[in-house]
Amino acid sequence: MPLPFDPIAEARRNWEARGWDAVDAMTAATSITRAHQILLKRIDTALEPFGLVFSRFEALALLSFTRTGALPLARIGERLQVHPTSVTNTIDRLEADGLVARVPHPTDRRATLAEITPAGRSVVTDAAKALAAGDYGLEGMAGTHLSTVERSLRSLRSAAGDF
Amino acid sequence: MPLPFDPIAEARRNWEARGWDAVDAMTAATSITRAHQILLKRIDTALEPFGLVFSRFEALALLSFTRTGALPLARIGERLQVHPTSVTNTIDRLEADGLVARVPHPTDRRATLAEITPAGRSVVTDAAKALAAGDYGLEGMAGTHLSTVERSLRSLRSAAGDF
DNA sequence: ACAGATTACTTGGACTTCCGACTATCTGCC
DNA sequence: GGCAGATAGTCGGAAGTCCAAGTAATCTGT
Repeated sequence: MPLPFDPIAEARRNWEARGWDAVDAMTAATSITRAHQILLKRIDTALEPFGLVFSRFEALALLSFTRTGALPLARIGERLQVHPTSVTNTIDRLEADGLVARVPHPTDRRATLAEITPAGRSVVTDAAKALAAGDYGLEGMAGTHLSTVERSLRSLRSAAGDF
Repeated sequence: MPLPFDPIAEARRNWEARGWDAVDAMTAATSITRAHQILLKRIDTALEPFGLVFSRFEALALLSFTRTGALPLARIGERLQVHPTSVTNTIDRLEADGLVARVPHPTDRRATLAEITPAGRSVVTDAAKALAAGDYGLEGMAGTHLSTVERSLRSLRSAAGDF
């Protein structure tokens, strides 16, 4: 099943042989893409017993951290960096499973709050334990590399205007 | 538009305050997820004038590197680490645009080769230049960080059985 | 006070990816 | 030979993400 060589290192050799530019960036971009793919599959597998996927878990965790357990959908989108449509979809699924409830905003009639339910709090706690047990999909990565990756990617996120 | 704080650093604080485990892994996993999202959007934007997305560009580039310009679909899936169904879809689109052609395998009647056309070679060369001009979506990331990220993620890919 | 711009959310459609299932073909072993 | 099991590719379906557009409500400037 595993290849007898690193496909990204092989791609790099081909890129260099062709004289294409930005080889370091290509290699890094491809690595991030593949790492994300590995991560997402592992995380979703770990969350599957809870009927969650990563995006739904993130939303649930975010709500569990708030003082009141509720947040306008737009605020959720900002914090999780996803499109408003995706928030609607995410909350739809969580609501159907009884993990959050839609509540009208007390003062702004345009807005809708998503409020975590007791069942939601219970599930998110258990799911967080399951994820931690598998190191959030990063099993097999040396501990020192974790903070290195985070630090290196922070400049990218900052430059992209995240914060 | 940008948040007044780093949402991932904020998530880390919340995680720690709750006493949840594997905070470093959570932070790294979230960073990789977000970095991938930024990257993919930038790359697809750069490729849009060519009618490509990243997965189709990767397939085209891979074919352009081979001796004969052709490869069985299964081989493409292995190298690009994607599901056979995705390869079918990718090649469908490239074929519809005249950038590759499906050719029967000379000795194995089960297999189909995807062969890059002259138009495909022309497009992939121009597209590679466009991607390089934007550092493959990694503009804004310090140069020294590129190789650091690649190195750190290699252990993850290796442990995941990629090679 | 009120028209125009902005913001919040939802709906419908396009796209990509994966999984399961299916057909066709090849390979290994008795 | 010939049959069991592996391999190659495709199809249908489910899921997720985004964009464009639409409705409703709020904010802003004169």
